[in-house]
Parts: sequence; C-alpha cells; structure tokens
Amino acid sequence: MRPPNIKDVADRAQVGIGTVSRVLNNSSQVRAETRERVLKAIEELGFIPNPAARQLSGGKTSVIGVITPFFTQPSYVERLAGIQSSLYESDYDLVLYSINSRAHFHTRLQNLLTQRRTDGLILLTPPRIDTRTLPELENMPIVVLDSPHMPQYPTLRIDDHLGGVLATEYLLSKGYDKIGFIGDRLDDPDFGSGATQHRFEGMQVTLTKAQAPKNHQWYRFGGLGHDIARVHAYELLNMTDRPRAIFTDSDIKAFDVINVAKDMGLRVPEDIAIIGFDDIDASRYMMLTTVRQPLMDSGTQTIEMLLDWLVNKNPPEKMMYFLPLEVIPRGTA
Amino acid sequence: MRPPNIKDVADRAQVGIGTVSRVLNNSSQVRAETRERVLKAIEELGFIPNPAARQLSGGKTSVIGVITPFFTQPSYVERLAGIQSSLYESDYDLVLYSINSRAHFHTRLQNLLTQRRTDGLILLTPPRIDTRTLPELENMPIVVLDSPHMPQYPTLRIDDHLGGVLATEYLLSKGYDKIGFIGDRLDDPDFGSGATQHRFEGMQVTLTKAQAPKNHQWYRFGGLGHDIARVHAYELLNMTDRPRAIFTDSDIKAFDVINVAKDMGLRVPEDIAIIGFDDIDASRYMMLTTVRQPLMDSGTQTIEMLLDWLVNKNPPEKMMYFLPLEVIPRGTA
DNA sequence: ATATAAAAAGGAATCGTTTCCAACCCCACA
DNA sequence: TGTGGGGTTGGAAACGATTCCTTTTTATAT
Repeated sequence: MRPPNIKDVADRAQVGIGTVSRVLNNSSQVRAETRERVLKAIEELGFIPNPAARQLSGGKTSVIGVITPFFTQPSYVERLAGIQSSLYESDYDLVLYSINSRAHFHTRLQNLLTQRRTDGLILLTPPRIDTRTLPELENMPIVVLDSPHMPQYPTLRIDDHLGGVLATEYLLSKGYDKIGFIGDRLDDPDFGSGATQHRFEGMQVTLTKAQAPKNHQWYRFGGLGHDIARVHAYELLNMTDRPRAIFTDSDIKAFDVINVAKDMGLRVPEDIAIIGFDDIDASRYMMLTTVRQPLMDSGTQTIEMLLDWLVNKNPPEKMMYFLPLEVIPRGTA
Repeated sequence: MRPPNIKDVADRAQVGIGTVSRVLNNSSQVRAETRERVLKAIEELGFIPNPAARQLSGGKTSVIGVITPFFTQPSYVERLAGIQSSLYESDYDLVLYSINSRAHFHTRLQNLLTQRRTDGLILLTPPRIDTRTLPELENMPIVVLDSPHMPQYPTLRIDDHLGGVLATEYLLSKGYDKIGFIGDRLDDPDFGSGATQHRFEGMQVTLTKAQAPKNHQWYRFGGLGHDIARVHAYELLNMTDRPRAIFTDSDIKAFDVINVAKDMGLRVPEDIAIIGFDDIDASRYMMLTTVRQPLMDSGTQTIEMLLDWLVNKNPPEKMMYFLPLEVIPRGTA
C-alpha cells in the first residue's frame, strides 16, 4: 500500500496541496482553523513528507554531513559521539563520509558542495587542501573541528602550542626536568595538522624559559608500524642518560609508554613520569596524567553552532574558537 | 551556475535522455558507440546524477542506515568502525540513526520502513519490540548485529552462554575457584538483551559441573549511577569471604574492578584475578584478560552481508550467525 | 450596502531522474 | 524489392514535494 502523499492529505482536509505545504512549512499564511484541519488529516493518515521530493523541489535535504578521516582512534570517536548526541533531538539526519587521503577529501568536499546533498557540513580534522578549486563555498554552512587549515570557515580547535606549554610546566613543577617527547611524524602529507609540531614547540619554549635540559636524543617522531610508539619508548627508556619524564602527543602513545615501562620493570612515576594528551575515556582507567581537551564537548559545540546556523539562520563568525585545555593530574606524573 | 543535468548530457551527446539514463544504469540496450559518446559528454560536463531525483523517481536511495543505541560505549563504536571501513569503497552513504529507548526504536524503524529513505538497514543491538506492527518487513534488506530479538532477520551475534562458560573454565583452570560476577541489571526494559543473564548462566552451569563453590553474595547486577561497578567491586573486595576472581560482563566494568583493587592495595592477579568481556581496544593497554568477541570484524561482516544482498541481489539466509569467542590471556587472570 | 484592501487558498509549473511504450533503424531472408 | 523482427532510441509520464501566480474569501472602512 502506497504511503500517503500530500495530495491525499489535501483531499482529506478539503484543501489544496499548496495549503498543506504551507502548514508543513509553518507559513503564517494559513488560518488557524484550516491549519487544524490539515494537521488532523496528517495525523490520521500518518503522513510523513517524502524527503526526496522535498529535496528535489525545495533544495532542503535535512541532512548534515560529517567528513571524517577513517576513524578508529578514540579521539575521533568521542568527538563524533558529541556531535551525534546533540543532533539527536533535531530533525536532521547525520551522514558519515569517511576519507583516507587528502586527495580523497578534496574530491569528496567538491562533490558535496556541488551536489548539495547536505544542508550543512562538519569537517572533522580536515587536511590542508587547495581551496581555490572549490566551488561556491559561501552557500554551504560549514563548521570545522580540530584543524587550523580551513580558516575561511568558523573553526573550533585547541591551542596546541599552549598544550605543550601546560604539559611541560606541569612536569617541571613536579620536579621532572629531563623531559622526552614521543609524537607523530611532523610532515605527514595527508593528515599532518601541525598539532604535534606545535605541542613540541610549546614544550621547547617552556624548557628554554626554565633553562631546563634538552637533548635531541630524547625526541622521537613518527615512523612506520602500529607499535612504533612502543619502539620509541623502549629506546628512550634504555638510554644511559634517559629522560626523567615523557610527554606524548596522544594518550594512546602514553599507554604504550606505560606498558613498556612496566615490562622493563620501571615504576611509574617513580622511575619514569608520563603525561599524555587528549584525555580519552580510557585514560581515566589507565590513571594517566594528561592534558585534557574537551573531545565530547567540542563535538557538541560544533553541531550546536551548525544547527543555530541552519535553523535560526544565525551564522557564526568565521574565526577560530579555541577550546580550553587543562592538565588532569592522575597517577603517572 | 546550475550543475549539469541529464538533459544537458543528452543534448551534448546528441541522444535522448532515456539513452543517457540507460548508460547511467548500465543497461545493455545501448550500442557501444553511443555509450561512448554519452560517457564522453558526462565526463566533459562533470555530470553527477542528482540523488534526490533518482530516489524520487526510481526509489533507490544509495543510503544504508544504521540504527544504534546512543553510543558512547567503545563496543558500539568498534562495531561501527567495522561497518564504516567496509562501506568505504562502495557507492553507499551511511546514515546514523541513534535511539534511546525501545519505543523510540520502534517508531524509528517504522518510519524508515514506510518512508524508504534507505536501501538497507543495519540494526545494532536492537531491543525486543513487537514486530507485528511493523509494515512490509519483507521489502527492506535488514541485517541485525548483536541481538537475539529479531530472529526474522539474518543476525550476527555471539553465544553469550558459551562466553560465560569460557570465562569460567579459564578461571577454574588457573586455579581460581571462588568466582564473583559483576554485570548489568538483568531486566532492563529498554536495552536488556539477555546477554548478561546468559553469560551469568554459562558461569553457573560451569561452576556446578566443576563442583566449584557458589555464593550469591558474590554476584552483583546493575543498579544506578555511572560508577556502580566501582561500588560493586568495593563491596565484593571488602567481604571477609571475598571471591578469588571476578568475572565482569564488560571490559569497562573490569577496568573499574582493577582500579578499585589497586586503590585498596590488592595485587592483580595475585590477590584478586579479573576477567572481562569484549576485548575493546583499551583492554590491551590495561593488560586485561578477557573473553574476546570480534567487534570490528562483526561490523565488517554485517556490512558485507548487506552489500552482497543489495549489490548482487544475494540475500543471506535468515538465521543466526554465531561469531567466534576466545579467551585472551593477559595480565589480570 | 458597497468598495477596497488584505488575508487565505488553489493548483499549475518545476525540480531531475527512471520507466515504459512507441517509433525507428537495419539486416536477414524470401 | 518487400517484410519481419530484433536491437536501439526518443521522450512523455510519473515520482511528491515547493513556489509562485491567480483567484477567492474575509475583514475593514465608508
């Protein structure tokens, strides 16, 4: 049995289809009494507007797209959970577009902008691309989360340099002066965001200011293999002049350091202090001291900004919104 | 500037719109030479078919929906990541519908089935509902993941009873005979799947068979508050006749037990052994011994089954597909 | 009661596809 | 040369909404 359409509603309510459409879209051009009749008919028939027809005719999709790098990392997922949780009560559907390279991101964004399959877009940790080749940027509400690369859109992110400063100041304040660093490679052509670099620089600046020791042997970046952080940790902890503390650019890497230390019979933090970055859920269980960025909240704020834009026609300023950072002291430093 | 439509392509290729449509849909009714001309025109114009029009006319949405309970738990997320990863190369978009109650699930499913906004559906851990009120079940390809409640659809799940048996046998084989249990409440009206109950039953059966001691004081279920597992753990570990090992129905709860034990100065596993259930990512870092179910793989298999159905018109048998379970021995038991 | 303006309502045209039916082409065969 | 029939092709109709223009109704002022 065919689901009811707008004509069925119109007939049952004894009105024209135009009137039904106006009721559906909250036009003021309908008498209260007529509106009642139409709403009653809608109710009785269980009518739900066909989204495809709506989209074809009016251009509205009721879809919000999220473009995200292929997510297995908890930090992406927590942001996504934040997005999802606030979208939940709205009338918008969430479509997930996952991407795996910069080129892929570019074509995906281009398609989405020309095809208009979404009413709005959230760009999660987008890479740097050549935006001059993108069409009609202005017409699509876009909010960027966790990337400095798209300053032409409103962007929620953190101050990575500050993060490095906070972590380092904390370690120094605890009396750990010889500080190592383990992070991603600095020049990832696809998804390198500069985050690792800025966190590292924040650390270096703080060390200089405090006249704390530095040693290039203590700093490790990227490399191949999924347990590369373990390898780095092992090398660092095996040095004769090994660091007294290690700062990692993610909690996941910090977990690896903790476990390598334990495997080697080192006590945390008595022999080696560890501080991570992100404060993902698991860090609480690992008792990891870390620099907290509000992952879940950042998702929530992003989607609320976008909804305000779409629903209330209230475009946010195209600027960087910096989210707060804080050190969460737990057991590892 | 308006994006090109099928008429533009037809004009440029000097054919009718019907022919273009046939080319787009790989109909065999087109001469090779004509097909070439059309493809060339499509290429030159950068034509992309409008999905809304396609959907309105032909009914095909190119969308796969995933209905999932409000996900913050890592196990849902890992399944979702598995789904996403295999969808990635297909032409389908993924829409996420999150639900928060049984009633909500029912209406959502009903809407999706009548509105036909998706070509296929994945039901992630769906609750038990009255399916007699659902319309036209037959027309929508649906695969269920992680639930025994929808036997009318092909279902991927695990044997929870067996999971309980495996965990218990493992603990007994290690010499831990006094075994406690911490799990969710058994009668959650919304999302209770019976999983906790069956795991517990598997445990009880195994204990009986092995003539191992039982004590109802050692078994704790559900309760309010987000740190309820910590409360349970604390109570269990404070008993004079406390259990020698604890089996939890999720890794997350096991983490709580580990931390409570540490807080109390108990050594794991020397004083108290712990085994979890799921093997989420974080369990590796926590060195948690656990019953592994293939979370990521289960998502992958689900989506591949559905794609085979949609793309190759190859419907799977409507049966329960049981995924393998295994105990992963790590440091806690 | 009538004129006039404003509000409300009706419905054709429109969006971009697919599908179906009619028309056409071309070749084999008589 | 004429005919039948398969393979191709063209394009009207249909999908279900929104929008805009027109017509009708209602309210207000005279």
